[in-house]
Amino acid sequence: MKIYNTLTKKKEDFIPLEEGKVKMYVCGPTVYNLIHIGNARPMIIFDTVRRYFEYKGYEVNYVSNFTDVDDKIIAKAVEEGISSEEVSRRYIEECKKDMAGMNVRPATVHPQATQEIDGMIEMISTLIEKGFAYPAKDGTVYFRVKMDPSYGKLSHKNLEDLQSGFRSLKVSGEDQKEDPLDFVLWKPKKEGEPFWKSPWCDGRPGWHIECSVMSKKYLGEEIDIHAGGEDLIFPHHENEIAQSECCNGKPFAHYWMHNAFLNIDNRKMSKSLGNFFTVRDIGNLYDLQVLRFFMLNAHYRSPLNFCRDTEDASKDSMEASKASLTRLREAAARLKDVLKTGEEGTLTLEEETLVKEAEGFRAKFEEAMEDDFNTADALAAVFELAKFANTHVTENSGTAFAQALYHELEELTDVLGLSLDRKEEILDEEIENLIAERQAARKAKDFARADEIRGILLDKGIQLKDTREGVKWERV
RNA sequence: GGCGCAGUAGCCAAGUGGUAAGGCGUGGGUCUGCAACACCCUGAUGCACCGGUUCAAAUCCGGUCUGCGCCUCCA
Repeated sequence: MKIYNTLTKKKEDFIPLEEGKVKMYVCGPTVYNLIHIGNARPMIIFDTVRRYFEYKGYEVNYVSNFTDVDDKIIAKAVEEGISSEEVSRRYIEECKKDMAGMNVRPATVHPQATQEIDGMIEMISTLIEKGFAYPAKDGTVYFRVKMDPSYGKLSHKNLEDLQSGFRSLKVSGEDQKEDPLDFVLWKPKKEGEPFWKSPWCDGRPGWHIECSVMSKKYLGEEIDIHAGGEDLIFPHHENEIAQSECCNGKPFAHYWMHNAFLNIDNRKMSKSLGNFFTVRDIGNLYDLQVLRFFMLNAHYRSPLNFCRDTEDASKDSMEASKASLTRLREAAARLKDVLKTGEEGTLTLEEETLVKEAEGFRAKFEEAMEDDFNTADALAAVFELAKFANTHVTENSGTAFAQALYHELEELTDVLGLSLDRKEEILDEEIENLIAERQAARKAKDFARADEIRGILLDKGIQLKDTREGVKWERV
């Protein structure tokens, strides 16, 4: 299995620290509002990475945090006149709902920064002892960047580049820093803010230290994969490496994975451009599985363009993705129908040959996933399988054949976290009667009445399909 | 200003030296009372533009244009 490693800028073979196990950490959202569809990309991508590892038989310890202490949370709390805790608790709950809708499985552990303050104080103390950090007069603790000779190795920046970058920017009055590159590990409280006691001052942790500490606590000092959005490479992940490696004296994460950004109509998503979508916005209009499909239809390291066009549905990402996902679901539904109605028995000789051929799609799927999780190529293989099933499985097929193909399709889509099942629903008696009445009308060639009934049912959200095997329906 | 990424059909999007996956949409056909589903056929002589290297370039090199990211705790 090959993974593109931001650290080396190369695709590398994945070699786990411990045979058969994967330890991975994914930076989670700051919970000050409903998550937006940009947040959803890493959630879906790395959930899929996890699922593929598990499919390959690995035991995955997947840790993803919620950052629940932050300026934005505090601002939101002030705005609403409630506590920071109430804000973060609310949005963690909402985030979990969105994740469930997108079929993103809960992490093995979802640590929260505010629950891990002791560990942070401990790590900061160690860094001070080792000379990698220093407290300033007001109690702020800074990391001494120049003490870390490998600083910049992830973002591939050298200190001079950073310095010159700073030179053209305002150097805000941070004269208590030894060096402008030094970053905050602990900062003093301001009036009305949540705070914790520490040896340096009453205050709260800097952002970067949280992840170093939570990763260490739940996964150990050395882990396999650390992941997040590409904007986190610098400074967040660079700083995590500095903190963890200087504290622990060993390599932090072996593989660093970063997803590219999601753009909206080729522009970046921002509130000021008016192209900002929360997952909830989308979820109110579509099954969130459709959003998941959309994300997986592109490679995670490529920028992805989300198009919204309410005038022209053919240019709308959600409409296109919905139609695509429906195609896979139709294929699955067709197979399930044969499972119910087909002849039982073993595979015919011809069917055996076809099943062998169908296994080629799984091979193609795996090949794509092995190559740095190319979900777009993997999906192409799934579509080829669906077409294959649509072509070869007929009402005359046996259940063994349908079962074999259904199994293939279900297993591959499950790795991608795409659910093919429609909810089995019981129809009202009234609707059943209408369907029966329409069948009678059709038999009597009273097509006007038949079409009228079809219209009535469609208004109730029931779409009928007359197939060779009888009348089928689905909720639309 | 410094560092980096991207530009492939109407739309989304794989593909990094060997002759352009897949999906949506469009048009035609088969099936069907009609519709829906499905299946078959349909699409870029060309991969932003200009030049170069090579037997061979979407893929490598140089330049131009456009979009995006990082350089101030934003996935």
